[in-house]
Amino acid sequence: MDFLAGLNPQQRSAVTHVEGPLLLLAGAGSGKTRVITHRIAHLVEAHHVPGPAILAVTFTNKAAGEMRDRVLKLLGNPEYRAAPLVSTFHSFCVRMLRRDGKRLADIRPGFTRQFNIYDDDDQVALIKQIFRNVGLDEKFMQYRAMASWISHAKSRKQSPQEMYGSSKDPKTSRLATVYERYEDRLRQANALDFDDLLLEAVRLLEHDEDLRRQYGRRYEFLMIDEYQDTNRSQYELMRLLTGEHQNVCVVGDEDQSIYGWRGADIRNILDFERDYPKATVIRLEQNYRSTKNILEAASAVVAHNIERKGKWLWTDAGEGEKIGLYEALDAENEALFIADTVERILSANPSERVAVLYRTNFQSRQIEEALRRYGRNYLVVGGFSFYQRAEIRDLLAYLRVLVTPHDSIALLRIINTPARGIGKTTIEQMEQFALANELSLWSALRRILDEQAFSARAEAALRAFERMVIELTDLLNTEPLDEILRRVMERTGYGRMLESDNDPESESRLANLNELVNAAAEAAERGETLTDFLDHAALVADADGLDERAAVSLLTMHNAKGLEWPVVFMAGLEEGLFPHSRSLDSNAGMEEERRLCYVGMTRAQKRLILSWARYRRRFGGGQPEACVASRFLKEVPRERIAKLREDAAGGRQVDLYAERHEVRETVKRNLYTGQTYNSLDNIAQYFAERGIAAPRAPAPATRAAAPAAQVPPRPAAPVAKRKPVGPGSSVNHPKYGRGMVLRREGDGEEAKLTVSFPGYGLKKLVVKYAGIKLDE
DNA sequence: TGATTCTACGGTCTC
DNA sequence: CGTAGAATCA
Repeated sequence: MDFLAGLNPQQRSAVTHVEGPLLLLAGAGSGKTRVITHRIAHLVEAHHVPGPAILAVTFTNKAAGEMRDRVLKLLGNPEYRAAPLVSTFHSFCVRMLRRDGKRLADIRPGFTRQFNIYDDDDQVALIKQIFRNVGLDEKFMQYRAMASWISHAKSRKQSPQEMYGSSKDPKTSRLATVYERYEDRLRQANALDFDDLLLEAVRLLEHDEDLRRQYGRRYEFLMIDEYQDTNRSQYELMRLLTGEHQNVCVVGDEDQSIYGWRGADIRNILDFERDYPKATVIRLEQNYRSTKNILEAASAVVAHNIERKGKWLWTDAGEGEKIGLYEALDAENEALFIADTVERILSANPSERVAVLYRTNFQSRQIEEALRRYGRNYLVVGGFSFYQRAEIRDLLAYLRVLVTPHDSIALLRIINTPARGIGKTTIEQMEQFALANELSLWSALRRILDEQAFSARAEAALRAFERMVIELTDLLNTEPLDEILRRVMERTGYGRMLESDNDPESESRLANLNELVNAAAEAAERGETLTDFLDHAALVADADGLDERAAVSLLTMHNAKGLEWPVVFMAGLEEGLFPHSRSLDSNAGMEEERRLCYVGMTRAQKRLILSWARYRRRFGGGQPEACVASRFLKEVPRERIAKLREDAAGGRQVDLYAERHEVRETVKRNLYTGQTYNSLDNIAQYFAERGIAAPRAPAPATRAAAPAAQVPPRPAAPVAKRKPVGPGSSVNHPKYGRGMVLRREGDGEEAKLTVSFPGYGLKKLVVKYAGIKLDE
């Protein structure tokens, strides 16, 4: 196969570059994924580099999966053993630490390769606990703020001790105290947080010279995507891996650096040529994605930045439509305008794909409400996802406790869920004891039991708990993954707890857990171990939930990075919202917002519609506040803009109350907040380790109700209305009993339902034949 | 101890 | 408006 066909000269020279450092400055839509994948294929086919000697690193699992698919396809689907490794930084580090991390114990006492991963919810739980212990609360500092403070300290490699040394005020030394305890607790639980995954991988390679050489030889060629968003440890990792050969190709665009707040260091890309003096630099400046109007508008905005290398993308494409601009009366009107326009676009062309982008997640709510008003299904990316749900986290916490009972955060989570008589006082007693004797909660529990220092009632409860954990631990070596989960649900009483109460929500929780069991079974079939499964659950990202087949996707601009749609809306272009108020006082912050704007705009292929609202309320009940149009709007050349009708959506104030009520109710019943579209596929995606080729559905069945050309009249009452059977409905089946509908394909009698029946798992049923009844 | 109600408070982006 | 934690009651 000719991997050079159809490439422009710059792309071609990037693909054919073999040895030595290469910096690829690839503008938005310039075909960089194509270049990376073709370069990998070219190395393998033309230069006979063994596949596994190539390591490509991306930012999200999703991007990695996609790239892997494309590479494998180019290579004619080689065996797994012969395939290049495509991974995220985090997964790569986890893999290294699990396989070859033994010697990290030299420099991190207590470390074993069975470590746990603490995600940010675990971090917050831990910080909360520490605050409690040292008598602080959220008034001192918000938990998340504390977490990011610690993260920054870590990325600067400042130890708590150094913090003490340099602290001048009592606040800083308190921060240092929390930081110190935080680190102690992680070590005690043999846990690593997201920062540690990278930091410890770096430390391991620095410490273990043999391993460093081994890795340097194993991966002869390294590629890094989205290089502008790498942080310090990722940079160091790159240096360590390429110490032997310098065969590194980084691809990035300084104009798309949007993760400064997360520690991304834009200097990594700006200084690449200094770090690798022999670097070849290639610029990809031809855009193949957008119309001229879109490209010029986006370029004009980002040209207002000072901190950039400077480039100007060009395109062969025609002018295309002008950028639409809509000035809404208020946020509800804006949402209605978007929904209305989406409806027009989709009724003209049902196979069109549309994205609505916004700065902050909370903006999605109103847009969801408006879309539902039109019966239009949509996919929300981000927000509250499957693996963040309480029941999922609970069950995963049980598994973590079985792996390491010293994981105190996990233990604390499940010790009294379901309620088993271990109350606040008992737990406090254990915490105090653990603190005083520097023990994990689990060790403390056992010690106190030995010393018979609990009240009789508490003691009985704790003994039963202890026995249960030990019993379940035995399963780890004998049972397959899904069976372990089932047994945990049964033995802990978690399943019974959900079955016995009549809360409609419990039913969907149960369905979620069944789903988790299914995911575990699939993982087991792929030969994954329990740790693999837990790793995966910890490392999935919101963006991984995206499904391109959705007709309408709602997501933040951050999550939209690397993606494209024919039609893109950008909502809420107001000073203080976008650019966000937190970035108004610093130049660097403002430039990052502007880059984000550039990223958002360049997602659009054919049509870009910007909107803002003159009034928006900050809290649900408060008064609407007057807004000023975003400065970014003024930075778009006037002649590229077409103002859209002022009176869209009837120009009248519309009360979305009824819809809002209904959305809330559905959301409560539904499995995945907002994700009314193909939620099942999402879960499969969350847990699929490798990018299995999802079957390409033809036209997405995203329509829930007949399209309305006009704003439909407001429903009289939000309740007591006959709803079509769809996700969230509960149905009755003659054989399987009651079950929850997860997905519907098709309409009426022909509709095919995917239903989760407690005890039977998932069934696909056709309404007409199955004889199921809708449950009220 | 556990379930329920009340109240105060507050909102970037995320591997 | 939604949530977390406090306060209250069974």
